[in-house]
Amino acid sequence: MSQEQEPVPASPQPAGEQVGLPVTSYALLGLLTLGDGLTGYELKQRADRTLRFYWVAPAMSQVYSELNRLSGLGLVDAQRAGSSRRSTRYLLTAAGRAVLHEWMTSTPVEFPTLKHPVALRLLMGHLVDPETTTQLLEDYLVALAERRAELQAVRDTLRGRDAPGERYRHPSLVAEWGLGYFESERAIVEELLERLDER
Amino acid sequence: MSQEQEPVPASPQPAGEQVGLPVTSYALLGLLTLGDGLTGYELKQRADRTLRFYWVAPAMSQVYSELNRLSGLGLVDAQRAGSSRRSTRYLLTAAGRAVLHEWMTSTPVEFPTLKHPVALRLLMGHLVDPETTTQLLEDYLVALAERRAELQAVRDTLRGRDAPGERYRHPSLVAEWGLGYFESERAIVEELLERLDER
DNA sequence: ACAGCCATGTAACTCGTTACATGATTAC
DNA sequence: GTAATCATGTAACGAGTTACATGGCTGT
Repeated sequence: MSQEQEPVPASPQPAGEQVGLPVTSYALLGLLTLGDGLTGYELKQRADRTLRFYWVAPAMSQVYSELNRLSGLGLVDAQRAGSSRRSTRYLLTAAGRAVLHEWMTSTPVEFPTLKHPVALRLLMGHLVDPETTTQLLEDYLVALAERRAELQAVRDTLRGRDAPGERYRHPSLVAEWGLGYFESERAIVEELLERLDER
Repeated sequence: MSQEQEPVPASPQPAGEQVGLPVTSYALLGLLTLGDGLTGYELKQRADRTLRFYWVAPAMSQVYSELNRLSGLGLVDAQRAGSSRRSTRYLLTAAGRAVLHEWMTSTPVEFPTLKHPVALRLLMGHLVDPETTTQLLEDYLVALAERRAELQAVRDTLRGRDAPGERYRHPSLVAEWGLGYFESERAIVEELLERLDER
């Protein structure tokens, strides 16, 4: 694997800074700081459990190609166990830690991006009958409750390890942020349903 | 322009249904139902004003290529004014309206996707000092207030044309959804800031 | 022995972006 | 006349997806 045939337009990466990775790369590096020595497969599972609620759930194939890139840049260390191809564990290197810290402290933060198909369809509510729109929002409430339960389960597994200073403090705060968001969506949609009724 | 060299793997599009366009195409079609006969340029402006808050702000080049595709599919009609290349106005065709209606009523709705760089960074709060995290959230509050003001301005221009049954009823409801979302974010982040303080 | 999960990857493709190029019209 | 805005596109690329291929390990 790892065909390093990339042209590499210049810059022999003097100190491993100022690269400008896609944010998902930093997200994976971040997951490694919370549980180092994971396989690509495990990393994907963690991403599915937590990252997906406020970032993305990358495809397996993307996790692996991302890890290859990070490994090529020396930001993670691929520990290949045994002789066969089986089970590669990835460890954050000092350089990886430095790049992540640099990113956290010195790069501007983007504003969140929302892709909200439900809101998009509500926008075009004039094209369909009121029942369709009502159904749309009610279905959304159901999906919302499901997601909320999933996130609540994640949050619950963090209990006891989320006091200030403990390992899962921040993940726990983020999970609560997510729960607050779901709750807010529920409230807003219910109010919208009421307002669509009064006519 | 319009090099129709696409292989078209089969299916001579018997009745113009079951195509499966990217959602952004439907979003543009939807904008055309709210203001027909717009140019690509104007469409982009409308998208920047409204769509960006809960979907995307497509690049100009994407608007044009999307319009070319829709035009090729017969879903919009390109009315080229004058002789020169100047000013092409796009009108929704009956087929376009049908496809949009079909999409609204018969395709499953995706769950919203959030890309939240602020939450992502908070997740890794253990890597930086508390002041950095606090600053992160305070900067976010500022950005949030700006966006909120922008959306409020949009919502205000809809006043008087947003009663039940009127043209901008649904856009107005969506704008209020967005305002509610911003308000919820503000409240959650302020609470997070308090909790980060108590230590 | 077989199913199901663990584990890793390649190939092809699509959406969407940035950078670039061009020119017409309007306002000062 | 010249700057800003209106208007339309092309080219190159990058992130991320789906489909596909492969094989080892574990439990029954």
